[in-house]
Amino acid sequence: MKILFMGTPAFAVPTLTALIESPEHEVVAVCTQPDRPAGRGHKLQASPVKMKAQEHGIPVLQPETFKLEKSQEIREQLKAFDADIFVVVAYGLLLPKGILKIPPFGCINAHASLLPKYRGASPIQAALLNGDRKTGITMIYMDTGLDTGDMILKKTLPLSEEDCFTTVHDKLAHLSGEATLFALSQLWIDFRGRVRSVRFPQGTGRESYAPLITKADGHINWQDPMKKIINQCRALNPWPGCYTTYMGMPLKIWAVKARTRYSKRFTPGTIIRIDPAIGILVQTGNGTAWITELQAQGAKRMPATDYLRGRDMIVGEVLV
RNA sequence: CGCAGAGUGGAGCAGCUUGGUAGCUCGUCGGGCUCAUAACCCGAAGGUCGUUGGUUCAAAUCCAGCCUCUGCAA
Repeated sequence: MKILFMGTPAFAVPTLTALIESPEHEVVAVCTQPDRPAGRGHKLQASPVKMKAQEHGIPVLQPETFKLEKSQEIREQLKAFDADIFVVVAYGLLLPKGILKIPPFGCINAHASLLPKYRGASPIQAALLNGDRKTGITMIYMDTGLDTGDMILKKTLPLSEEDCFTTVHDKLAHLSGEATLFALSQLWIDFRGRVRSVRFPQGTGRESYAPLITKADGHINWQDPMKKIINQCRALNPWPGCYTTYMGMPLKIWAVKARTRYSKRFTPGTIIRIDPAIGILVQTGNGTAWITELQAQGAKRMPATDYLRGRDMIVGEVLV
């Protein structure tokens, strides 16, 4: 099939790659978000999807918006590629009806959750923040809502305690490629020339939304239960990262490990013990936890054992 | 031209203000103590102090450029 791919971040790249490498499909064009000033120095940065597309000499479109009055030209361009179907993965823009109607096979989307759970921008983080035991990829037909379209298939991924955003992101990104290829193989055209496929409505009443993660979500509230803090660190690694303040200096906390013994003798956030072989023991809302990986301002992230070799941490100080 | 911090043996840091012997905690290797040990004691190896140039009798330290990393902001 002739495919027009829409996607932006690294998450979408494995799916794009899978489509490019698949002998049954041809990626005729790629649509991605415009280059934006990012990083130190505000240098303009191309999206990972754009770079991948350019590697393979695929034409790239970068519309700023799909609003009707401003996108006439883009719509014509999209039509001109004469794609059978649009495949959308983490694109970052909602597609209006006029766009959705362009390809004869419609638009399908790989979403990184088991819909209707966690519609929206941060499904992977949401699953980890909530301590879910599983998540996955759902392929849907797109409609004008936010991840509300009929489902084609789901692929489930079990989550372990070891999983953090990075590992889940990578696994789901890969799974998304598989799911997309599988969904494409499920499409057929009936004798009347209409596109057919399995499709299940998501239903109502069980949906939930995963709002965009912001920097503020990384602030650790030490009064929270230990479990919640651990999940927070798993979910927000590497972005935006969890942070706290030690002696007025910002400190990023990258990994926290539960300590089995339960105690409640100190103010939440208090540094209870320093163990050069393990890390920094901190009081949380319900029990204590070891900080095992952290990062000081201007420094690299490092294991707590390394951090403690060259720096002092004062027992009794309170992290806020 | 966004703002700011950092680059010193394998790891994490100090030393730089006030130029003049390379320091600390740990790791590694060897030896010792011990029923034993990640504990303790003794000893050893290992560094062009990011890079280039400048100032100076003398630069890790002062000055300028460049490279790399990082925090904030986006």
